[in-house]
Amino acid sequence: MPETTPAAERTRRAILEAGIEVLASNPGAPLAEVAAAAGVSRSTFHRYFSDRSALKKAANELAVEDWAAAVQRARLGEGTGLEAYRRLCAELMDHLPALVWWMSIAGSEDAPAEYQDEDETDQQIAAMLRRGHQDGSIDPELSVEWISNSVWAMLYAVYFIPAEAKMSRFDARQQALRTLIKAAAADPSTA
Amino acid sequence: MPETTPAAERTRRAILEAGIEVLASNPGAPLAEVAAAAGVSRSTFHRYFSDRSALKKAANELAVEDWAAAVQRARLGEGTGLEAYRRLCAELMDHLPALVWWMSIAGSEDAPAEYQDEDETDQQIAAMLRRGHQDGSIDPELSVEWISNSVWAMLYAVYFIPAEAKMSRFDARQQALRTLIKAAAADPSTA
DNA sequence: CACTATTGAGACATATTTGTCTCATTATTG
DNA sequence: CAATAATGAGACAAATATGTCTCAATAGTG
Repeated sequence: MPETTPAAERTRRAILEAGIEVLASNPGAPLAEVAAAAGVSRSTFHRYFSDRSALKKAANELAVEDWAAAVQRARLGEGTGLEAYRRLCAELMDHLPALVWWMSIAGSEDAPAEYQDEDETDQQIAAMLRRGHQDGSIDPELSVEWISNSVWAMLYAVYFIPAEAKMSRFDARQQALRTLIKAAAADPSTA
Repeated sequence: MPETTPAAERTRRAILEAGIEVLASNPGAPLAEVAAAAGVSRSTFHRYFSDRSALKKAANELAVEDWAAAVQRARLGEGTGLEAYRRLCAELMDHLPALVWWMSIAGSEDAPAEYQDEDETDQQIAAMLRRGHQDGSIDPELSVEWISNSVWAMLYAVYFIPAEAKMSRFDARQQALRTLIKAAAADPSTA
């Protein structure tokens, strides 16, 4: 049984998504701007999120959920390292906004301190990449750290494709995926 | 003959660089934060830049200069498309702060409107990539738009390597370069 | 239609940021 | 050392952002 009506839930969601979008590119943006982006009055905004920190907290929770779910679905243990890597990249591309948000606050003081979960997930990914090094599917010249890092960069690139580029989201996703696989593969002709 | 003393020039430079660094990740940051990052009082800050827009303007000018200079030095016309592309990437890696700043304001209202220069430079790069498509050195599956875009993403990735990654700037630069070339190459084994 | 939930407009006090000044102190240089 | 340049501390008013309210209007539902 939901504690809130569907309408309220939709509104909350809209504000949250607008918040992620706006604050990801400008963390200090006035809350009025977030409200406007959500198509809602400042009053309504504060009804759902008492203040800035409440909004950030909710955004973090969403990001953590999306992140964990994507990694889960990628089934990192199956197949070669490269195959698992490909699945992971594909899954991550389906949660761009929350992950770009997550990324944008990564180093800052807004980043949630607790998350031991995150560490654990990072470990799984690192293990998957190392497996790829060992089974010969992933380029030994590229470090585990760098490959992880470049995945985030590509997510960012897809999310912020400049308007001038005139690429569809679909094309961008496609080519980003190809770029990531090809770059990471020991034998790039398989990409 | 300089209009200002060397000391003043150094201070101006320090503030400008601090501004680029701070505002690139938080465009709305209080100017006091920029001043602090530059190791300067708020008074001094305003002595050099009357207001926020003056700082942004100067940052834009620096970015345009760095950008144009880097492209210039890459000698886009020489060699195969891929060779020129490699030179370009290497040059760009040497101007990370200004270019990341440039990137961070790309779509926003802060972006300078005029720059026909930018268009021209973009044309040169596009031409270089097309040449790479024709001479068979660059992967025909990846569009000119996407390759350009992914270069920016890698610059971003190198600039914001998370502290946890424990990679030196040098290693990051190295691996980013390898990643870019490998991804773009028609025959990635040459990377 | 009546009833309730959700919303927007706007007033409001408070807090933060901004840009301008003045004045005393600290480099820098000839 | 003396003269000039550069800075920091802090006061100040104006502008902007924040969070809390109240009240009237507007969905949405039975």
